[in-house]
Amino acid sequence: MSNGKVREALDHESRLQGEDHQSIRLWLRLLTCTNMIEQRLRARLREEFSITLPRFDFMAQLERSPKGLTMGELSRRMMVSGGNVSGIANQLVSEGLINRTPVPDNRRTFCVKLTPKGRRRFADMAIAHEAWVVEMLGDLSPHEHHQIMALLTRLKAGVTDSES
Amino acid sequence: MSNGKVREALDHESRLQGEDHQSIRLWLRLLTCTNMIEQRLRARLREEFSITLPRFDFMAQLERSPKGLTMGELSRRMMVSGGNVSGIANQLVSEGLINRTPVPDNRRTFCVKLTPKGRRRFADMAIAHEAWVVEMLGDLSPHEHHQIMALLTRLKAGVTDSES
DNA sequence: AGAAAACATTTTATGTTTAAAATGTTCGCC
DNA sequence: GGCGAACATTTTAAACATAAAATGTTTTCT
Repeated sequence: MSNGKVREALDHESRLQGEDHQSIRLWLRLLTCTNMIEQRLRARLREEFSITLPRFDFMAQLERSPKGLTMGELSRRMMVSGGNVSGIANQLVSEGLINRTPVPDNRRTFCVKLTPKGRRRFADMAIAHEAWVVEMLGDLSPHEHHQIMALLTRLKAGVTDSES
Repeated sequence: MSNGKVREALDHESRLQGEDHQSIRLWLRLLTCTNMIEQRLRARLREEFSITLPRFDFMAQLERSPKGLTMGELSRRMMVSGGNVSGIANQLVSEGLINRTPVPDNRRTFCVKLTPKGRRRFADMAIAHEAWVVEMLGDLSPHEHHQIMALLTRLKAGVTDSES
């Protein structure tokens, strides 16, 4: 191997450590934080309520929109594929936690809502869920909360813009 | 329903909006940002290199540890289950990108390494991957990068501490 | 009105991920 | 030396996720 080759390798390294590598590091840190929280929430939901995180998220979306949502809207908000929400919805219907009612003036879509039973069930879980999140994130001061939210807003905007 | 009950509900609401709800909002924002980036990377890796994100991550871990890693260590670093790395490893072995060599003094473990072919393949992908991440996160100034890294470090520490 | 495009959802096939059980290995302790 | 706990990995079964095709509905254009 020539010295030229070695030099090239070193330059590559230093460029990485300079500026670009920062982005990778930030991305990996973001991923680690999210995974840590997600896995802990997943485990607790399973232990305490025998429910999976996707099902909980599905119900949470409905709780936030008491008028109901269409399958497509749920797919967009949960950022998963349409086939996926379809399967999760089937399970929640069979458990009696949600219902699908036809929309009068558009027979392509369904309006999905929590049943009273689903609302009660979700209320219990939401309290515990919120406590877990607060426990994990509560170390940060209100100021830090505000700061990181603002930065994540910037980050999100940048990612959205980079869409070709 | 009594007025007491209504008051209770309202107090619950206002408490939520005060302090605790901030944590939920932060968590959801974190999740959204991570999902956006993750899905875009996943799609691009599939389009350009016909590889899945988990397989890429697996190879990235090995690239960073040229001496090789055990399955358990990979599982911990990737924050996925043991059965998962087992399946991914099988696929990468069958493609000739990694190899599993027995460790002389501990027959329970394997030492997993990239093959020369795997190293070459990964090098190509890593360059593109890094460019995509820089493209998505490059909007943030170096100062913002530094700030958000510091805050995520704090956040991560808080999550780790909240472990009972 | 009728054909074609766009839409909303479900179905299908394939692959990923997890938790838990099963298998085989090492270590500590008597 | 041998028994049992702890360990590292693989296997298994169920849930989750995606892309692509299929189904049925609405809109648009002529």
